Amino acid sequence: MAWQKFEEFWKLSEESQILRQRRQKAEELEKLGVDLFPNDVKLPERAGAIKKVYDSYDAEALEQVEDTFRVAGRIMALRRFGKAAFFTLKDASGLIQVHVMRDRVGKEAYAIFKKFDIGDIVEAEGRLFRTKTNELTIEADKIRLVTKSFRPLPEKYHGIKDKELRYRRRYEDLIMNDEVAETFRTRARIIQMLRHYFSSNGFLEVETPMMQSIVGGATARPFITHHNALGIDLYMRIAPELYLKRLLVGGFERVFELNRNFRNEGISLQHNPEFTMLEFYEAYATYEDLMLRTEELFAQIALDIKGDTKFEYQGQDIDMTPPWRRMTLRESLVEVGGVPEEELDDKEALIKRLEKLGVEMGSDQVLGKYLAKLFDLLVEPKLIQPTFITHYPTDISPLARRNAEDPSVTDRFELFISGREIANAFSELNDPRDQKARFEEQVAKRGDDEEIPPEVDYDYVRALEIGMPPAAGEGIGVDRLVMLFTDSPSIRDVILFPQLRPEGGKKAS
RNA sequence: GGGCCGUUAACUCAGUCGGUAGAGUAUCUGCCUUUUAAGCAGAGAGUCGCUGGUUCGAGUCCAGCACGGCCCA
Repeated sequence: MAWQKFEEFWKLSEESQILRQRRQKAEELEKLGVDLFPNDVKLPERAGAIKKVYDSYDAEALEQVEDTFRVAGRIMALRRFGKAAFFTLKDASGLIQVHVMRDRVGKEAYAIFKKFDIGDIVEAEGRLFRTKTNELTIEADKIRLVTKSFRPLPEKYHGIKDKELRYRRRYEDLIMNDEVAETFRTRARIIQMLRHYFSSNGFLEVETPMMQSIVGGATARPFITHHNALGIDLYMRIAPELYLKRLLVGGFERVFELNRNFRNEGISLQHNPEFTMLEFYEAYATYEDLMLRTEELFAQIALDIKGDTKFEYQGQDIDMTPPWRRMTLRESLVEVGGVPEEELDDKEALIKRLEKLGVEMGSDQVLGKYLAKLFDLLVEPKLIQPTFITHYPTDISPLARRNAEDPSVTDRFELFISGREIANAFSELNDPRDQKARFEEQVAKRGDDEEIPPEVDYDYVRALEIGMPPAAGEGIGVDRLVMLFTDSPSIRDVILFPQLRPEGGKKAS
């Protein structure tokens, strides 16, 4: 007896009451002969399209419209009276209200409708009318279930707010928060524009390996994976650069790739382990040509998305009207960072300055590393308006062409907006002798720095020996670009499924 | 890696001095044929993130851990 009671209790507490009730309702509907997941739904009208046409019709004008409209979508809100009900239906185009009356749809259909829940996907068909409060509404002649929902939606007024839940259950976030769906539509538009810009300017879109046996093209720790049949470890690419330049050797003079890179580093407001990068390479162009291209491209996107080259990002006014400010790395350190010019070649002084800022880097790094670190700390956060920083030291730019007048720096720029690096570009090094020497020196000095490739890519050197035309190339961080144009504070807001720790604790080691 | 904050019903959140858990939404029952955060009356719903400790007694205090957020490096 007591045992039976216990078992009953246990069964009941297996899942929450609310889920049990939904399942029971679904079973009741099935007993009434209702298909919970029919597959014969013809393409419906879109709520937005209906509204677009009939929003301007008043009640009398609508009475003259004899057409019926069939819509399908999710019930977002439901207001029942005894023998009638209003519900708000949501499809990909927007919302439309539906009125269901027992006397119109029939007793049987209404009894079934009474078991529908918020969250169910339904199909309704009928004429249009305006309610007392003047809302355009479908008076349903027919109503049926399209997909039964077994779980309640989040609260209708506050929605889903908890950021963790929103990232983990993006599907609910997209249903409940329209501005999230809008952000990802904008993202798609930006990506489309990037494709269109490069394709229509004679760039060939290509796909190069994401799994590489030799890692290269950037300074970053890679992810390692394993190929069973070949019995070898492979790296997830940190950049497509070396493959794209092989294609320049191959005779494609303009190429681009828009796809994912993977970097095994920390997660922050600006970093996700996998992120989208656009890289393009252009023969017979220099990094200066790319500055013009970048200005043109970004201004076009701004005009399309924002309607203006001036707009606000997180409360800051951003002005993308070309031309943008340009300064060399050294100039920026002096003028923006406040570093005395005579210190710039004095390693000891730079180390001391960094120590004062709380950064210990040791004394065995190349000079450029200290300059770059100081730049990160003192200059980068202050570059709010679009700014090209040029002439990066050669010792931290292993793939870039040396400047003709000063071989200690390269023909390179990075673009900063709102205190963040958005793009990195340079005239490409195509002298195989210099490239080979720089690779070998890098590997020799690597030590246990996992951000430096452990192996020289001699096949890339070989390609340069065949001959790569003079060219310039650029990488644009697409996620950060989307953040700017969607006013998103975090990279997680522009990546549909950002990386999070697995729920319920991390697995192994 | 460090600091601070958070984790309570499906969702949004309260919870006082340590005394066995609360609201709104959602759900269920009843009434209701123009509502739109519908309304009225009633009901059910919880491993208070996890583990341990202190205590007669812990959502509350302490420690550790997990996950997340923000800031810093």
